[in-house]
Amino acid sequence: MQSTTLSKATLSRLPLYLQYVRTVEGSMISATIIARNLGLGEVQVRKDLRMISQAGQPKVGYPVQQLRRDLEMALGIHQKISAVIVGAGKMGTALMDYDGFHEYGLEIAAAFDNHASQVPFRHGNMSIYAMSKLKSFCQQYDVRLGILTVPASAAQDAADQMVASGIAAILNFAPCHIRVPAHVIVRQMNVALAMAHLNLMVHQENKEQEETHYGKQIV
Amino acid sequence: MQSTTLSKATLSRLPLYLQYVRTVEGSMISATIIARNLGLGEVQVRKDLRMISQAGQPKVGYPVQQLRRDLEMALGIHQKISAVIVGAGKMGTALMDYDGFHEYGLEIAAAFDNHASQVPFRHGNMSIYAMSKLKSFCQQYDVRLGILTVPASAAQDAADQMVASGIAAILNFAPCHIRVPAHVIVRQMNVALAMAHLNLMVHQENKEQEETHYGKQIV
DNA sequence: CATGAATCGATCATTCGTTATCGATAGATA
DNA sequence: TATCTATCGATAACGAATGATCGATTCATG
Repeated sequence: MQSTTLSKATLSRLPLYLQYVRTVEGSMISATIIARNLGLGEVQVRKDLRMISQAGQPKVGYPVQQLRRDLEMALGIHQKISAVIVGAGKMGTALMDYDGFHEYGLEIAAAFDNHASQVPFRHGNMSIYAMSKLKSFCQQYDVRLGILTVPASAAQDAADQMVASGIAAILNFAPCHIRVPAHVIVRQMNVALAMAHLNLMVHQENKEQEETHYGKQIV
Repeated sequence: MQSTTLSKATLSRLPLYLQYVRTVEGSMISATIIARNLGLGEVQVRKDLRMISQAGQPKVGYPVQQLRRDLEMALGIHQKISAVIVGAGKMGTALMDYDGFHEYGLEIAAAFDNHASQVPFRHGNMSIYAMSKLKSFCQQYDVRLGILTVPASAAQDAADQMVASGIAAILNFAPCHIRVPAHVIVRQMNVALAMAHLNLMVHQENKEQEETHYGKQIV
């Protein structure tokens, strides 16, 4: 593992690389090809990859397997990461069945909901507990990550309970701002705003002229 | 509306501002307060807001209502935006019920699925059509935005059909890379990778020392 | 009315990120 | 073997984004 800290920009592109590299057939892959497929500059790709892998070779590129391992190592998904889901409504239960988690080393440890009875209920092979159990659960299993999928009206209250339970980072699907203390990170997953952003970009793209053959990917 | 193009960085923060401003009580709000609540620098906030609003006044700040209108105008959500959902599984149907869309001027025009029968089926007040109807629908109603919520194995095929239907931007929930032509924008919504990213940040944050009182928000 | 505090907005400096260029290397080919 | 090409990696130039500083403005207060 490399010791130099990765830049924020590089860090945000690593998931993109990993997601792409996992689809690559064959044993070798070059930065040129990756760049073309992701709509990035090839120098940038090379620089990013250089930060997390020493496996590049002139003329041949990177061994796919090794690059993939290096990316996973850099992203810290070589070991299981545990997270909880708070809010077992439509979105919450949909995420419980999301097929991407296990591929990326992520394990949803449990779900919590205000309307769960005190007795654990199950969804598939996942337990849904009452919110009152959140703190003891997170502390017992040392869970630091949470996905927030309650309605906007309940978001702040739920977030407060997550913070009190020791959650250090929240993926917020509720379409509203939540206030948290400085040591907690919130990543917004406001689908409506993401769409508004895309809509803007579509309008802006029309004024520009692109030369790459494949489409631009955004993290 | 301002004519100068907004920088990419500014653009990505506007949703955050709007989401926050909508929660503000009272008639005036200052950049200082906004910055503190979003974990950003106050100069940066002032600079961003300056780009989209001329309503700032020394000592008092911005009128909340006006700032909100300006943000909505800049984000282009003062008018209805239409989008389609492709994939009416758990995630797709959960998004149909997402409570954030109407607040942000977004209208889900219809949903499409491979397993829908030829006769339209309804979920709530939304129609679910067969994929074969996608192209004619998008062209008839001039829909340019799509949300992709099919399993990873079906993602590329579905994306191809969306592109062929005239979709210009895709919000991709499938945990995989999809290849699109250069004029199409893809925004990844890989929840697992977002969590991995958060996990990394939590580990990195521990090494730093933060001084702001409220937590850092990520778009 | 004079003073002070809070805020805006502009300029400048600095840091961060991207792009261009070039030499080095490994394989392919004549 | 000599040459050619694709690729890597490093350096340097460029551009974008952030942060610091300062004057200007407005309200509050004595």
